Amino acid sequence: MPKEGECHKFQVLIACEGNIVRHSQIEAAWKGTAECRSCGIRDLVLFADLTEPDFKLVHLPIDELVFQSGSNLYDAGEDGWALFTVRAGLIKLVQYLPDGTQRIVRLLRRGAIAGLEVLVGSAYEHSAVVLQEAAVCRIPREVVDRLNRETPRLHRQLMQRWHQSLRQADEWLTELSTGSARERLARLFLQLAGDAPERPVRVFGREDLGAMLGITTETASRTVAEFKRNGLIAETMPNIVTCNLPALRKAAMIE
Amino acid sequence: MPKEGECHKFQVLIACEGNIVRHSQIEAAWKGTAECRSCGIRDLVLFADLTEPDFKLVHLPIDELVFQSGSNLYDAGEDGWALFTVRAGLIKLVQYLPDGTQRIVRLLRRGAIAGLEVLVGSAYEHSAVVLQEAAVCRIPREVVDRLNRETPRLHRQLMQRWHQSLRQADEWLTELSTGSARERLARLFLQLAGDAPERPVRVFGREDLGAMLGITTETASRTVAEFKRNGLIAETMPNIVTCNLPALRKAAMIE
DNA sequence: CGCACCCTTGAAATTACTCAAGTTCAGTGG
DNA sequence: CCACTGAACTTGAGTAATTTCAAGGGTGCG
Repeated sequence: MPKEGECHKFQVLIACEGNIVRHSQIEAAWKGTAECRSCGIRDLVLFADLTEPDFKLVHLPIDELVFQSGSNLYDAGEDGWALFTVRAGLIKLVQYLPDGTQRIVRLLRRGAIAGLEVLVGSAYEHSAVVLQEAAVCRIPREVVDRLNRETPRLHRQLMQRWHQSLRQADEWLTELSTGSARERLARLFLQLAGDAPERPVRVFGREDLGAMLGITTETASRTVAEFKRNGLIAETMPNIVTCNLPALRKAAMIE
Repeated sequence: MPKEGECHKFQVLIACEGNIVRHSQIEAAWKGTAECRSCGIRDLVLFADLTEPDFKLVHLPIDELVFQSGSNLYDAGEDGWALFTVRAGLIKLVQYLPDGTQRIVRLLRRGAIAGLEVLVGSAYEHSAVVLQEAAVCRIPREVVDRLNRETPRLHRQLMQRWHQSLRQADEWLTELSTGSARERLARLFLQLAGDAPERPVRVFGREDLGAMLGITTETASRTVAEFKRNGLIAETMPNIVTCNLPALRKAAMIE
């Protein structure tokens, strides 16, 4: 039995264009076996609607893990035996083109699920990379399969997760991959700010911005700089900004 | 009881930027009430795994309809009480930005489902427009809900539909919205050609091409013309082409 | 201190967009 | 039968946006 805080280290090789291009050491700290019944964010997660007897069907341990920023939960193509509920932090789902260019197809926050596709196929379809230190629960595929077979109370939640993912995918296509770089970036900030103008927003690395918006790192950098100059965003701390929603809406060509 | 071939006509108003911008007459020909048990493409559709007793739970009629090219199955924002299985033809799912620009987010072919989102929310999230005359089965939401509640044999198929949609969405983001117009168009042709180099491919209208690839009509036109000139595609009949897969792969930056 | 990494900026080259004609073609009506 | 029309497609030329390539900061860390 692993002890609290123990580190699982393993190596990952990412092949690209036939060569090994990255070589990273990944660390996930084990935080214990999750007690889903008493989960602090129970109402947000996949198991929200389960009842006491349903939990008896969970016959494999659900581990709670903490992944540090920069590490991967899994890589595209890897055989998937588990899915992950995000409890805290921020995770990007990355897809690679054969020529090595990468595109970020989704962002996962608290309550979202990474690796849903293992319920249908066997391999992960993206690489899940941690942007901000993330706490996750690792749920073996077998557990979800069994619950799904034996209780109807998981269906609704599962469908909602699929739906949320699909909605975000469509939204990214129409809002973050259409129009000029300026419009796209403005729309991204509006998404990040939500409807709270005061809430500070963390700006991603320029390379990640580019991979989300389908533009180059340089264009991302230039456009962010222009936004600061013209007051569409105000940098309070390094890479922490507050959004000027009306100005951003104008730049996004909304209204 | 409606008669075979009867037309249901109704008007649709699409509001955009506060004004009515389109005004279309939609026609759907009724082809009868579907007999799912003996469906010709049973193995492809949502009900593939249902057993004889399961069908007893279908208490509302499932109508088979034919929509002609250019008509809509439904519009974004409309209240959705049914989803549609595509039996034949081709349908595009379109999403509009507030400024009126449109983006095609998905293509639906035989076996795919339009309007899955009504199982989770109440409104359609896209407009479903027919590109090539389409035969569809209209399944009331209530039927799917009930089957989903009372038999486990629908779950797998439903999950697969969600998964397929999500896969296509991600694929479009990485392949059709990344890189130059030339690369995007080449990748689209490769998708359309599948692995059959000989199969003739119908080229969409230039405006639709633009809306799929996130480029303008003119750029789409120019790039198609260039592909013809340089032999990446060969036009056998108007807007019917055969693909030169190796050349396209080179243009797509694959290999 | 110096290296690594990321971000920024500049200038030239490329790509795509815009605006403005033409073209083709099918459908319509004289 | 043949102009006429509208819609979709094509093409050109100028302009704007983005990429590319290259170099120059800044910061943290060994």
